[in-house]
Amino acid sequence: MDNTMRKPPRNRRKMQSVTMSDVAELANVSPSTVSLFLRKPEAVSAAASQAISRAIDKLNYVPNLMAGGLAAASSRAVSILVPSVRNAFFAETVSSMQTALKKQRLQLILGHTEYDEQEEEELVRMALSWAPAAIVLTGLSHSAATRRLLANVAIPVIEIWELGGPQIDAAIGFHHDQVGIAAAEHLIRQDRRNLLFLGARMHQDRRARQRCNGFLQAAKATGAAAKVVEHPDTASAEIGAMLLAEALRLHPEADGIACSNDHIALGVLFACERQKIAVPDRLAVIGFGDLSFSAACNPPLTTIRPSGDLIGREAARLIEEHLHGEKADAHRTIDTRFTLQHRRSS
Amino acid sequence: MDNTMRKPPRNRRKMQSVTMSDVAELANVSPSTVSLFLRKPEAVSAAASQAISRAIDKLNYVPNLMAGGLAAASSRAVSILVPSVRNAFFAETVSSMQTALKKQRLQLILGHTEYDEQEEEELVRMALSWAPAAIVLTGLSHSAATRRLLANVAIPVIEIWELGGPQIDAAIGFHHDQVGIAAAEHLIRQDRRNLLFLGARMHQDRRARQRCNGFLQAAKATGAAAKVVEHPDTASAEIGAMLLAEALRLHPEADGIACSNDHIALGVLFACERQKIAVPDRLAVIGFGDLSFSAACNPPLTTIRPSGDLIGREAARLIEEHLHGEKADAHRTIDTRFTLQHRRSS
DNA sequence: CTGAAAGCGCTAACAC
DNA sequence: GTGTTAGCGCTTTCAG
Repeated sequence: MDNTMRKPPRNRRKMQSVTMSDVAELANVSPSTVSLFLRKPEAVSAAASQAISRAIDKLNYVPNLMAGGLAAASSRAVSILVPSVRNAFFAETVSSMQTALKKQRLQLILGHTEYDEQEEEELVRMALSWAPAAIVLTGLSHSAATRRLLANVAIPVIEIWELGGPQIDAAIGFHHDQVGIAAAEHLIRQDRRNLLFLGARMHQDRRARQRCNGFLQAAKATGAAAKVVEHPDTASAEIGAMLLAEALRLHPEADGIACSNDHIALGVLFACERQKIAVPDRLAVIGFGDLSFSAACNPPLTTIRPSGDLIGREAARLIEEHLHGEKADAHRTIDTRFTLQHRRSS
Repeated sequence: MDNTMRKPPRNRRKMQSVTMSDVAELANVSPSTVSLFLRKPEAVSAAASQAISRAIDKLNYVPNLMAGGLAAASSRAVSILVPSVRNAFFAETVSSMQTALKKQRLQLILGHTEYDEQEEEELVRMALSWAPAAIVLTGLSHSAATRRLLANVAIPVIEIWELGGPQIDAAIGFHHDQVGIAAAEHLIRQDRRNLLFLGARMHQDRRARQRCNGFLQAAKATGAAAKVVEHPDTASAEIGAMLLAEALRLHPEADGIACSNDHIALGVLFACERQKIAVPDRLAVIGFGDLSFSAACNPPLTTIRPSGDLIGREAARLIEEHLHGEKADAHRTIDTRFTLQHRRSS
């Protein structure tokens, strides 16, 4: 066989104008030194470091994370799957997590499940194709296939915004039934005995349902009456107002209302104002979320404030620890709790 | 030289349990056929297709996008950089874009600039390391280095939520000064002559400033008086209420108020209610955003509704076209416009 | 329609 | 502290 007769190499389009080798060449070191410098600058001599820095600047080198991730068998990406970032709760978590992860040069890959386990499963599959450094899911409820996909991965799997069920790996959040209990107990402390829970989209939003269940259970425990009125659509002030109208039609004796979140509660306050229903004298109102308007409305809304921000930061911390090799005990659970903001609506 | 004396291969930890070769082996075809099947199923014979499908299912194969991206010189990721996803406007765009991109199996990599060009520059650098299929930025204002980084990339660069300045490549959004003009003209049509603009965070939020400028300019053009009262913090109902109080102290003659967004306007409505200021009789109020509460509050808020959703969908469409090779004319501009929602606050 | 082969740009043993 | 080397898992010519 005649090797000298080999055809010339084929044409491949280049992906990147300037590669690590270019930097190495200009800096007069080997590529692996450049690589080392980029990952552990302190392990490289001052002279080499300087030459490399200069070369990087001069060439405007941007490392290729795909190549790096492929070689290192793990990428600088973290996948986060939430129902929707339109929901202020998850937006807060995503935002705070992002801020915390930036310090570790990790990037967030975002996915929206729309409260659909099938959708989530597909997204988990796509997420895994990125060989992410960690994967973050919302809630504890997933399809069997999702669980199977995640059962044996070597990276942290973090379930957020829900506590109190079997978890895949780590979980960070709080108990939503306790939120409902706290709301009911608060209203009962205000001498309300005819309680109402107004909920939106509870057939899909498991956690809203849990809050509702906790509420009913706590009411029953103290002998107070408690009813539920719900609407299938996404929570909004408009739906809150509609729910109040229907609720008062069905249960005119009600004197204390808890809402599945502050959007609903705001609508309730708007409707009360229009119908001259005195809050809190005639009707005490408590929400969930402590959203941006909740302290400013008329009257200021009593609400339960979750810890969306803290959830994001704790998730980032867990990922950081794992990255630094601290083999955290699996199945860790972090309860970020919630706080009752007592304002004038109750 | 004795090749038989070679050291054994080093130990490398495996990244992935099941690879394309495993699938190929089980399906009795070559890896490249599997690859082809995955990318262009119609180019593979029915028999092979079936065998491959079966093998994929059986092995639970998940393709490695890093390897794919590296080989193909471009990834299935789209970078999107927004000031913050906590802001409902950007959350909407991110969400709608994500939904649209999913059909093309593209994933969103999210970054928060926090209205900081320096931050944005760093994020653009990180974004490029992913060899994304496209990169989406907010606004038309960027650091010189950012422009330089993006000047020669081969992928679509899409600037969203702002029109009316020099753009890097494509731009999708609307003219914010026209929003301000529309607001002023609307108030003037309602016979208001002492106009006020209440703004939050306008030293950072360029687009809010543009709306303000358009407002002032239109007022001046018709001979109406127009003043600005602003607050440095992020918009919220609380700040809206504070701004109203200060505004009426400084300009008690005001009879028409435009707000930099609906959070501010909501706070204005709350404050008016507390102080028994009749809206719209004594004071007409117009906001911007048409947020979830705007149609439900007391009185329902007249506001200008942007097209955050459409922006996301159009961006996705542009990316899709590029992916399918349709060499769209560069420097494309898509005006998604806005609509005035006339309600009872004016 | 299918397969062989040559990398994409980088990391991580390992040797020096 | 630095260089050599052998891939990571996939795509993409190109030949058959």
